Amino acid sequence: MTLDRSLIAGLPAFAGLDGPGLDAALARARSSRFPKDSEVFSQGTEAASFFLLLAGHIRVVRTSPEGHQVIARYINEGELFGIAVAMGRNTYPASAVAAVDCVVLTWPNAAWPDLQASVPSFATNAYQTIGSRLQETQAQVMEMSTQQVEQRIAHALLRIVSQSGRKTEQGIEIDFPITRQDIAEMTGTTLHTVSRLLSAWEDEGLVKGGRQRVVVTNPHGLMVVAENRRRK
Amino acid sequence: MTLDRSLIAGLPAFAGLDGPGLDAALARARSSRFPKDSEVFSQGTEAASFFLLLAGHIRVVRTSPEGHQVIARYINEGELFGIAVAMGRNTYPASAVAAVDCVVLTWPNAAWPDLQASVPSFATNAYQTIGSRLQETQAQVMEMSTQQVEQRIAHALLRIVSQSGRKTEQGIEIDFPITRQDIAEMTGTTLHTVSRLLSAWEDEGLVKGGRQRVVVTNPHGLMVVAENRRRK
DNA sequence: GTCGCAGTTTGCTCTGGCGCAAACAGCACG
DNA sequence: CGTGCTGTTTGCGCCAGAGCAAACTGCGAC
Repeated sequence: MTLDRSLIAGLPAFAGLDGPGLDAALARARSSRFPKDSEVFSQGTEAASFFLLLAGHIRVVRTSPEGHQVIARYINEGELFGIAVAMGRNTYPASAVAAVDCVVLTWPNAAWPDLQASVPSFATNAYQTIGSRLQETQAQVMEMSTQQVEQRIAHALLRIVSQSGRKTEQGIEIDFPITRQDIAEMTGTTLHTVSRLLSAWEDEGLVKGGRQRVVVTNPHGLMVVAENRRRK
Repeated sequence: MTLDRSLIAGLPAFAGLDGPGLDAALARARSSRFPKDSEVFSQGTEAASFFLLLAGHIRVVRTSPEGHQVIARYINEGELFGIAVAMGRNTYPASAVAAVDCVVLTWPNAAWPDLQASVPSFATNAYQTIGSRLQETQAQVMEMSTQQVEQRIAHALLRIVSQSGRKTEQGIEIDFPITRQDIAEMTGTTLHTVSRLLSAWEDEGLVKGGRQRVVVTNPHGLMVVAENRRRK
């Protein structure tokens, strides 16, 4: 199956590439569909490919030996993921699960050196991606060390909404299904605490909840909550 | 001042490089000494250089807008650090402080592309370094989400000791000065809690404390503590 | 030597948020 | 159109660990 160059034109990873260049990059890629809740790759398995998300949302999950799950991040459309090869790793450090039906481009690792050599923006984008994820993860450690659960959850919601928000007449809605449990696993808390806080915020008119749905109705108000720290 | 190639021969970053190659890599580097507690670079400032630690130990610290400090990691001899350039960043996301008197090689960022091109192992090593730091940081997030303070501190001590331990007749000693406060800032707790736990462990014969000193006298026993989780 | 400081220890109190439990409510399925 | 499942809400009790306070101690400076 031949992929159309328009799929990846305009993505930062392929910035500055002309038509033939795009085709060359796509030549070794394979496009596939992942239904909701299916795994794109699994933690600990051998990393044979790297990926780019064309459509949908993907949840990156780490599971501890004891079975605890932590959501490391959500991948948005246009982002590279599973790029273990760029970090010199040969297994995936986490699992990737489709949060909704997804369309994914897959390259074999063998294509990495060629792409890196022939598409300068590609390698740059990949290393920037890794760099900003390191950055974000370290910021998360700081949050967890210094902030109350309330602030952390507010920050997490604002982050998701800013990356994957969809405007509605009610406010900005997270445009993929997300459970209270998911939010708990992103912030290192429990679904009980998340539920309680969302309920309280709903009473205050900051957010509106639903089954696997969160709408931020008052982003500014939520930011106030996020910044209003108690500890000195 | 001309640097001797023996300084960097044998480091993973320069693996497989011959004599003249080593000299070329060193040509653009500058060696300097940083006294204990001096800053090699400062969070938020423009990243103009990258570094390699030749001797000593360096503490990488992030400070939040509210003044909270978190120790992201310690750099050991032979490691690259401050490689913002490799991540496409133009400011340093953290500060680097000499934990003891240090000797550091400094390259201007401009040397990065050349080194990357001429020393294949160098770029590989750098990206692997970043990859494993991302990995470690994510592991830290997991720890903070799922483990008790006791386990986290035990893990942190074991990690430091395995990376920067020095064998003594008493056990394995952390070979740079580290305060209870430092340990607290690595694990997201308070110096009070760290002090209490270390005292308890000292009574059990697992560790031996001192002013800015920690000796692990029974690593295996400490590992048992580290693994012995309470939460399910 | 002794003075002062930075680092450490320890006691006490208080509370955020976790664990447990139970009831409830959408949604998919037959 | 029930029936079951999965996700959500809420109440209650408890405790790990933070905050506060005060005393202690090794070490370096003078």
